[in-house]
Amino acid sequence: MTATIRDVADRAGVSVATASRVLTASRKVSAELAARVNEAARSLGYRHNAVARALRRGTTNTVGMIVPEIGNPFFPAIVEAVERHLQGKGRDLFLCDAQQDIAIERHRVLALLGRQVDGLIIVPVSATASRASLEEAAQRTPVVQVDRYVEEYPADWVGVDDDLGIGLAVEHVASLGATNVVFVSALLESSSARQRHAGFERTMRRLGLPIGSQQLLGDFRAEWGRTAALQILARKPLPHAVVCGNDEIAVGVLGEFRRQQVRVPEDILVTGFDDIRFAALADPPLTTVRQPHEQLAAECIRLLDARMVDGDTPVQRIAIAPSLVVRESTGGHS
Amino acid sequence: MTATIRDVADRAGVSVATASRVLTASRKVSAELAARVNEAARSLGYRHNAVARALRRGTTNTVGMIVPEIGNPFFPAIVEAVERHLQGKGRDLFLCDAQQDIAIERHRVLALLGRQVDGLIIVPVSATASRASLEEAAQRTPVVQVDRYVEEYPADWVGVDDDLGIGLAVEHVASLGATNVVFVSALLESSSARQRHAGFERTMRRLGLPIGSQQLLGDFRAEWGRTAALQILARKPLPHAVVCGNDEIAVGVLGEFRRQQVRVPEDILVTGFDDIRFAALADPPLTTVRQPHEQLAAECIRLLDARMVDGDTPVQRIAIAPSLVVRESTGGHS
DNA sequence: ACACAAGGGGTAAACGTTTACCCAAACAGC
DNA sequence: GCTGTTTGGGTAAACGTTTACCCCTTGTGT
Repeated sequence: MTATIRDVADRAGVSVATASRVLTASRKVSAELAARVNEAARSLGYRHNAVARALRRGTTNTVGMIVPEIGNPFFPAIVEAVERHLQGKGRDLFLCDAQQDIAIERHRVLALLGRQVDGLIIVPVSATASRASLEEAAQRTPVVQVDRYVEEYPADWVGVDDDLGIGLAVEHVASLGATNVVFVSALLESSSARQRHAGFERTMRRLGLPIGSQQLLGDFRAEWGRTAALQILARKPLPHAVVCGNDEIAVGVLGEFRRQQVRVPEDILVTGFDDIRFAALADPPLTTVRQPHEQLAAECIRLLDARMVDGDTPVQRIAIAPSLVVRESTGGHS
Repeated sequence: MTATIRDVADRAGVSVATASRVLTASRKVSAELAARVNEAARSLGYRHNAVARALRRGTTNTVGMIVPEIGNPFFPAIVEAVERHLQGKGRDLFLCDAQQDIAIERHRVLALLGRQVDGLIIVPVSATASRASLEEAAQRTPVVQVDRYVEEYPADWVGVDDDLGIGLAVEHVASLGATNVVFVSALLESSSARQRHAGFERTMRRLGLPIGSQQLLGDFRAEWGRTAALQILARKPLPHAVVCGNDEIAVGVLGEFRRQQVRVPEDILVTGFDDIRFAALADPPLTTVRQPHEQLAAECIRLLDARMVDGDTPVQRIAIAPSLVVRESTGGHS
């Protein structure tokens, strides 16, 4: 089929060693031979076989990344930032989607590991059930977790301080006079869900606000936001504010409120989390907690590089403080 | 580091051939030996090296996919559908982002080809400039294009009939009385942009409507929608309708109109294209042209499989007719 | 003239699998 | 008891690279 290095060597009338040396510039070769080899390679349309190279070298100049669900717009944003940071070093990124399923996640981990990626960036599906996959990955290649992490297993992580972030949102609505606040988020499966939930309770308690049965937990999707909004409307009185676990949920909540003629922010305040591209374009524009993609990606690559250089470097968990972006959904002006 | 099949064979006291046969179930092996081998593999934590296997077998059970920009929510939706359709056959999908850059796209193509993917699904960045990459890919592995295609190069494609789709949108607003219609879309780089643009002009002409300088072309992002909206407002009179090249643009247009106190649909009609998740949640909910993800993905995999079975099967271009989803941005009720 | 280093070429072994080929034993049919 | 087939094992070659090692030539300093 496609030409091998042996074909190139034959046509150039040199040994495969020389051909290889020319093509990878791994050693000095006389100008004349180099020209012959390059010409041969060009005329044959030679492309090196990365598989063979990987087998021999044991390294691939590729990093793998696994996200829980590519359809959640927060993840593509992170992926783009990571890509940009990988760009400089000429490394490739192979991305996989775990479809929110730990069995698929495991499959993807094994697929990437088997393909000898030089490192793995993972946003684990579950704070507990993803442990086996993570553990296996970590003992075979450098791994760093982003955004979400696996509990009780020491592996590098970089993310935003979810607890603090939700705190900012709660404090914000409280400062606007809200005392009856409901929290709409996802079931406590992922670390993000857990941390944000914990942050909500802690802050409410700190501010002396009642918690009661004010928590609706489903998943991180807009559809759940709609459902939750209906549940909120079903039981009177209307709370003062809805703090959402992420922007998708918040957008769903806003959509349903609009449909039900509930005015935001006049009748009720709404906040999100992540600051996805769409948050600023929602109606009303969404007050949210911004995740600094670029910084996250930068730290992530830094950690990965550090661990690639020295696998025994101490485990780090880097929590970056997020910031609140006030928009009209809590009365801010845009 | 990690155990090889030789380690397993040694520990089980068999030859590597037998070990391989047990582990891949490629030939009958006595129950007793099989048990010994499996136990050895288990206790050593053996994982087959996919790189070595790929080199030997020349096949990887993996398909690669390249999208122009993972941040555009239409692509993740397609990716998810493709994943679902790949699921059954246990094949892995490695996804790459071309960052709207044909140089990066080329790099990704080569990376995937070099890794011996069994097939490639690509949404080419450019209708013309992606040709070299596509051509190279096509002569090395089965390739199918989705959504966008490269012009003047025969390769399988499956997508929606963009031309027809825009026609539906234009006819719809025309049926509501619009005669002054402006088209906001992307520069004519990708086939989608070209087809949709052509569809707009053709339909306008067919309906006897004036085209004039009613076309604003930028890129497929919301930010451009905002800018375009401002340009539209700058020159009076306000047109009757804005037909957008995709939903992201439309959402940007809606956002800016809202900010500028222009009422949709009362003052002006707006339509999008794609029916991304967010379209139904925009304010007002967006009338748009729906792309049938599942069908696209199903056809895509079907084409890929066909070509994997027989590389000489005739090239097919499958255009699926999209449908119009009427929502409030053109006065529909939700 | 001689020792010695440097430059530039080739040979062949590795990387970890899978599999074509070979062979011994067991077994069936007569 | 003999032949032919099936079953289940091993040996070693391949997949396409890279690179350790070796060797010959040439240049250089004395």
